[in-house]
Amino acid sequence: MVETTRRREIEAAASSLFRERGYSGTSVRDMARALDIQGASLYAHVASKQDVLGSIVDRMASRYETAADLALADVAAGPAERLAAIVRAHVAVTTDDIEQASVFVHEWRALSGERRAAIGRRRDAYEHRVRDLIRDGVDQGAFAVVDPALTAAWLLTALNGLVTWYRPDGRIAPETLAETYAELALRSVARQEDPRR
Amino acid sequence: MVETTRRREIEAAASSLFRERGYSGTSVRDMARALDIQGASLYAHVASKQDVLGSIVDRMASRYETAADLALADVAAGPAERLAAIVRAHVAVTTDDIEQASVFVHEWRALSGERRAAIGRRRDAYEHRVRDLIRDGVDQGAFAVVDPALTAAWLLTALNGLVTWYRPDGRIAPETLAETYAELALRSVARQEDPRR
DNA sequence: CCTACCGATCGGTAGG
DNA sequence: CCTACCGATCGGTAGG
Repeated sequence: MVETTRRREIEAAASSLFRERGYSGTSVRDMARALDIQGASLYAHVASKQDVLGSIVDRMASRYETAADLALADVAAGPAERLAAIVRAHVAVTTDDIEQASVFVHEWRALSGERRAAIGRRRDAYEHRVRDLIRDGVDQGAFAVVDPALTAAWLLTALNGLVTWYRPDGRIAPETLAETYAELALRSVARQEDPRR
Repeated sequence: MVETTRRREIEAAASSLFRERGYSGTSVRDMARALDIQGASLYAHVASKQDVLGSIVDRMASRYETAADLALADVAAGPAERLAAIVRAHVAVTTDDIEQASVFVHEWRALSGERRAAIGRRRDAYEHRVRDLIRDGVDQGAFAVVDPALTAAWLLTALNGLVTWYRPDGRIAPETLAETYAELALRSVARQEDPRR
């Protein structure tokens, strides 16, 4: 399937429905209705319902990966700056398209076979980058954490939790959110003020 | 519907399926098959598929609420102790039945009408308790946060993220997890080591 | 808890 | 992008 404007419109409409009702809870006819066409007409543009989900999830995975690449590209940056940068990047990708981000976070498991497995591996790799970054910070004495893997899980689930509550028309600007979340991430790895606390 | 042993078995089987495939992705016949009975036979025990989901979600909502009540019952405790207590309680409820906890977190939106609205209100109330606790801590000078509402959202989504990765047979004991998550929660509200950081 | 069955809807195809 | 249609499956009911 070639990438056309219409294809993008279909995926945008589908993302909105998948977010609201889930992939399984959305029928092909629901998707078509949102575009004012017949259910069968959708197949002039997409190979299958899975195909639509796969495109959305694949693209979002790439966006998160590319954003992380750019955030970590500054080799001179220290662990704290790097962690803050990847958090800001993650928040930016999420707020930039909250519906597709939501589908990526919640519906990737609805993919089947090799496609699902491949996304699972990419998600694991992303988590490992965060984990390794935390370990680096600990090794360099910049961070102090109880458990790098647990801290990474805490951090990434908090970040992905954005899709459950963020609204583009809400009171918080994306930039403010990115800064606050970067701050919260740094706190989770910070050396402690006072061991007596 | 009376609460019978069989009913609980049905809900346990359903929770496992709902977690794996989602509520919409699970058919009544899938549920029956897991119990080695016919699809239609399920209706001797439950009124509807929604009824099964509703029972699971309602019970888990009550468990989280009751656990929070107990955690916050000690009126002499300070903000930090209270926050740590509610986090430990939340982790304990989650790890105690990870499948039903997962259904509560991810599938409550599949409920319809008043039932969904009621759960939405209970979830909001729970989040408000955490938010108010953070505000209290700030007012008393025990905490320093950028934004209580954002910090509460960060914290609760990290807690609920447990259902996406926690495995009872994994390397982390529930008690260790509760302690580590309580520590991470405290870090998110802690006064900072050094403003120059 | 079973068999037999219901109308509705599902994802998808044929052929324009 | 349409009409017409496919077999399969959906949640649920009747009547034992």
